[in-house]
Amino acid sequence: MDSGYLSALNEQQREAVRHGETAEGLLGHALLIIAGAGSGKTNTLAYRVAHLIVQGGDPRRMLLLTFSRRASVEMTRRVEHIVGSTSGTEVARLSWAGTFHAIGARLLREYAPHIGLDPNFSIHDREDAADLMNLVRHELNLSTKEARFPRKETCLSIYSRVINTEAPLEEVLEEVFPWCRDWAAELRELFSAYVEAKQRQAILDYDDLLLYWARMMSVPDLAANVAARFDHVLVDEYQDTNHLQASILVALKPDGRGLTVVGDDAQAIYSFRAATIRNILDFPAQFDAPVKVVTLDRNYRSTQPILEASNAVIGLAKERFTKNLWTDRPSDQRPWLVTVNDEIAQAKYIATQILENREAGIGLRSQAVLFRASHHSSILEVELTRRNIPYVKFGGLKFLDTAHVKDLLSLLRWSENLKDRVSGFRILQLLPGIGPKTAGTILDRISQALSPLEGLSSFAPPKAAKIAWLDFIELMQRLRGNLTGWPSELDAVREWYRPYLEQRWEDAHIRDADLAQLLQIAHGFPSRERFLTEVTLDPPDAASDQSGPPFLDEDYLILSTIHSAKGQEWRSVFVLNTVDGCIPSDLGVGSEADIEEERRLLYVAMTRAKDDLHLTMPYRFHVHNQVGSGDRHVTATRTRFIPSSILSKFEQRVWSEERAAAVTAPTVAGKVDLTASVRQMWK
DNA sequence: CTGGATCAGTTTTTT
DNA sequence: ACTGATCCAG
Repeated sequence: MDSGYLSALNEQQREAVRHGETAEGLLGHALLIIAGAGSGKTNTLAYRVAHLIVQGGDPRRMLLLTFSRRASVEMTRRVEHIVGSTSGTEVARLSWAGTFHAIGARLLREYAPHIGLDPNFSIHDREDAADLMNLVRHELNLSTKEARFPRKETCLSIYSRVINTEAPLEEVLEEVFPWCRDWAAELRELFSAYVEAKQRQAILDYDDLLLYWARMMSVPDLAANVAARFDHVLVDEYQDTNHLQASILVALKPDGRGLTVVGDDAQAIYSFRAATIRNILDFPAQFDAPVKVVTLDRNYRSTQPILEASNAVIGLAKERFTKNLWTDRPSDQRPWLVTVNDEIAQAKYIATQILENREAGIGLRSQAVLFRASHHSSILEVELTRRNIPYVKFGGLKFLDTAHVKDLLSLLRWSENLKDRVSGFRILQLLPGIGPKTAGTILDRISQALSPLEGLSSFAPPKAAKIAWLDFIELMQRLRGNLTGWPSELDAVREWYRPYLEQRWEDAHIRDADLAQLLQIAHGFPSRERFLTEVTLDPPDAASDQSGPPFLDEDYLILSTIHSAKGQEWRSVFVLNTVDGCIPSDLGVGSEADIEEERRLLYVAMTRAKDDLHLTMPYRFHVHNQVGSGDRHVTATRTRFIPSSILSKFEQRVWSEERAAAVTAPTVAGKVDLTASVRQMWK
């Protein structure tokens, strides 16, 4: 057999790729790859999959679980490239690559008839789920208690954590939501009603996609059936999986044969989503047979000084697999640690540096600005706009969370599943003269009617709704009966919605452009159901995903939350607000574990940089929430994750605008915050 | 009952 | 500043 193409890999990578190839049928014992930042993890995993295929494995029988859709697309692309350039022969495609949630949705639709689910179930995103939680809460009269009951998002978070950690409610309350511990009994009642509501309405939320999958795997016949479909199961970003996901894996591969997991405990940053670092730390002890552990510690990404500083930061962590990343990329430039006066100066510093970099031949797309929380970039965004520096922002506010986009999706979803009360509730209340009460009455009729559509269309609307009602019913009949067909029906939907859009918002045309973009994305899917499923499980980032818009061909800077920057790299990286209160976030300093996670977050941010790294620290922060345009400030200090003991790893610098020449800043006594009003121009 | 208006409380990261 | 809850006039 020709394995010459593996010479592109280093020794450890090759060991990981070839693990098990001597065993019969290529199935080795469970494999754990501890892959440090920038150690060629994605490539190694892609090569492993490709190698399995080249050795005769069937790609249709390989399950590749990734953290995001973006990662799965990238992985699939690389595997096909490697296989194509190696074997030359035509090979079947990898058909089971995706996130845990997406794969779960697909399996559940397929097995629905065997497990008591409606195969046409709708999937609720976080916000829809919270809305349903709210409806149920009102029905139980939990909203009118004397003492304040937890808000709907909090209720959902608690519920979600119980599901994903597989821990008892009381324990979750005690450890994560101590201020809600007195509500245990009511919450239990609420969750019970929430589950029943979801089942009546044929709805699954994100957690259900994992929960029902896991439950299915605990029924021997079904488990055997599902497990027999996959020879190999490979999991990326294993440090960010939760307990429920781990139990699905064990059910798929009980003895570990054919199972590969890859991850880096130093980069675990999703514990708020119930991910647990214990999954990766305890993986070797999970199986009777010995688990093969391969460590990739050679970093191909960053220069030596960047790596040294990053190692110093993570070196202060309390617990981790010890590994020392090394590189042979020397440089005499240590990472910059820059003190600036305030956030405005920070924005100016970064914009200036970015333009200088561009002059020096580093394109905008090779540069990124990273931050802890989405809103940290707002002042910078104003400055970038002012200087005509194009950028694309990842993370934070989603396209799908805007009201008009949700309206349209709700309409499509409701026409797909009339039992879905959250969607119906939202749509019905758009009609003039129909408020919560009437909407509720209509939804009740629908759920009791023999034919749901008949129940809807035979309703006698209140006077004020009369004209709008006829149009609406006609549209619903068209959608339900597939009279127009996908995707042409989208035009009818958009036309129907336009008057509501124009009536409700001044900036209707801007929002209409959003809808046009949404519908363009929708056109790419084969059916309404597939579109709704995919868009819920993998929401498009602001304008990033679609290749359509021409401006994406141009050069643009990347702004991203640190979470969304996972797995990526840039030649030049700027990290905003490396001060206590931002990293660590002052909301995330509850427990020692929280602080450790914030430390890893800084580590992840720093290790994204290849050549050039700047950490900026504004000294003063403008205080928001003050009356008028006040001038109150708080002062901030360097993040606790860079104590003086490791300061020598950085190049310190104080930067001020005056030194940045050219600009002659006018001296005015007062101070006004114009950023909000500038932002408002584009809302 | 609806829909506008006023008031109070809250603010990370995401499949 | 933004959302959600509550109040009140038609």
